[in-house]
Amino acid sequence: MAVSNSEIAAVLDEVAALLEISGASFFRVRAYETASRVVRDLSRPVSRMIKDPDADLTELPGVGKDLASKITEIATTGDLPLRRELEEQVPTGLMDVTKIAGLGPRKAYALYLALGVTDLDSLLEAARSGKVKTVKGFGPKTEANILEGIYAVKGLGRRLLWSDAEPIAARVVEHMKALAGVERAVAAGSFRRLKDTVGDLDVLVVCADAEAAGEHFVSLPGVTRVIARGPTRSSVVVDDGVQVDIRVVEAGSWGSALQYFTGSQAHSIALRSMALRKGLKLNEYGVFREEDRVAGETEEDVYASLGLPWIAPELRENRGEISAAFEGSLPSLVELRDIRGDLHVHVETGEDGGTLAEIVKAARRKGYLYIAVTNRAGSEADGKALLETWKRIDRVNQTGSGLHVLRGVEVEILSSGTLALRDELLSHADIVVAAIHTDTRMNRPRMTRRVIKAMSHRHVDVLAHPTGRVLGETLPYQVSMDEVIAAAARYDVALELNACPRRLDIDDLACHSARDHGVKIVVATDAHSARELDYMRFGIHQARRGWLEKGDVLNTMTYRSLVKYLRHR
DNA sequence: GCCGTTTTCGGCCCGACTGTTTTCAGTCG
Repeated sequence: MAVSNSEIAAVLDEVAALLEISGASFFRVRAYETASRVVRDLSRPVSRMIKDPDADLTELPGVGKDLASKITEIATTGDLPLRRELEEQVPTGLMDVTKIAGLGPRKAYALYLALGVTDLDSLLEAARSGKVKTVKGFGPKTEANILEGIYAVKGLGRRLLWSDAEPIAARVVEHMKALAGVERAVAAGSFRRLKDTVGDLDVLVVCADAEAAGEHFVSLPGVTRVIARGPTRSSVVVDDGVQVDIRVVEAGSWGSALQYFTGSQAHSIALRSMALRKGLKLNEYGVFREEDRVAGETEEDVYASLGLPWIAPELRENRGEISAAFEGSLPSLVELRDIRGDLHVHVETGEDGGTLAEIVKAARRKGYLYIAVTNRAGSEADGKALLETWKRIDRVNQTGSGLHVLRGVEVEILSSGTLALRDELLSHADIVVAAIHTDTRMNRPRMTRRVIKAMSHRHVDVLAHPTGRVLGETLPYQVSMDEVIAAAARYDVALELNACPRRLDIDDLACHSARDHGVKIVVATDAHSARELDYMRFGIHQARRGWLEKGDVLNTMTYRSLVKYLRHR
């Protein structure tokens, strides 16, 4: 059986959580967490590495002899004896208990020992009956927080789409800037790193009067609960259940505070370790040699003091960006203005669907050189409508509007991996985008074979939304992206990065891996209306997180180059 | 549990806030 990297990482995470609850050394716990992250971020499957005599797991950062053998065991058997032992000692339901804000592993374990709390339900019972506040180290406030927080965990636990977080962030920033004395205000954290989903919002503010800024912050309209209110740091929950944290600093610490508050945590830890090795100390107030602050006013200063160029927030995940920065090999990331067209657009698809004329007008307004109209074809029966659409496209092109409309199709990949349209028809398309919308619950080997068979078809140019995920709704298909990327390189098929904010499919890691394999990416909106052409910027966010440069993205090409590429591939 | 142009042992990022404490552990980011 082939155990995927994310499955291995999940076992390591569970071991880390159970170890932490049982009181293991913080550093031992962190070793498991680090290993989990390293395995999850790996572009090669561990299950294949362990069969390769040239590959050595101990060469991975944070993986020593012991963890290498444990990872090998998980990759082989799917589980670990240590995890099973811990499961006997520690009720796994306590992992849910630690998700309650303010309840960590130590307190959860204390409640288990004192009251026999094993999960959220038994905790709720204990809190309701007033037993929690009788335990040493607990009081009435903690008990009240548990009663309040437990429903949040049961109902919530979900992350916001980046595109949904954006208006909330804008609201908070605007509110803070309205206060006299606030010099700067910006949303940092995973929002600034442009992650596809955002857990909570972190806002950094420069204000001489920190007290006034904190007071003003908790007066933000829509605040339903104040979690913490300190002189430099406060946290609230706003109407939609989103936690917003604010941190107030002085202007001289802006850069170091912005670095610290942007994260990621793994990136920050790596930077701080690096500082220590150079005899420096990095915290949110600056970079210090002994007592002297040697940097801190700007992020550029902070990185420069460590001998590094500034690193774009999108890259700050400790996935190799620090060594790339050190070597001067950071990617020159693709930008929205590099995009020359959209290669996945639908027209006249029901009541809300945009007309061809509307879409063309909107695309021209964006300054695009081309778009591809790729209406769906799920069976041979759709061939007739497709030909009609193509005829209308021909007429638009004859008007010579300056925008080239490509005659495309989004053709269904049937269960067997064959395409829903016959070759003769496909051969007349300017661009063929293949995708799966039906029979999505296959096992991994079958689904992978199905996709790769479709990619081997000589007319297929692009594989659209390759994993089918819809954030917060639909899990990705069981498909080996590693094999799909290898096939894309072999058959010279581009992979789509679907820019719809609910999809953003493929993800950042797959983008990075595709780039490493020389596979071209198409960033496309899958727009069904003129307005949805604006999704492009979300796709660019993800592309940047995936280290993509302009040259990695197919639709940065001029029209002439694109046509040449499509004809000769 | 990992790791080493000071180290194979003794470190491991660092500070703010809360609640429960009579001086600090636990939690969080």
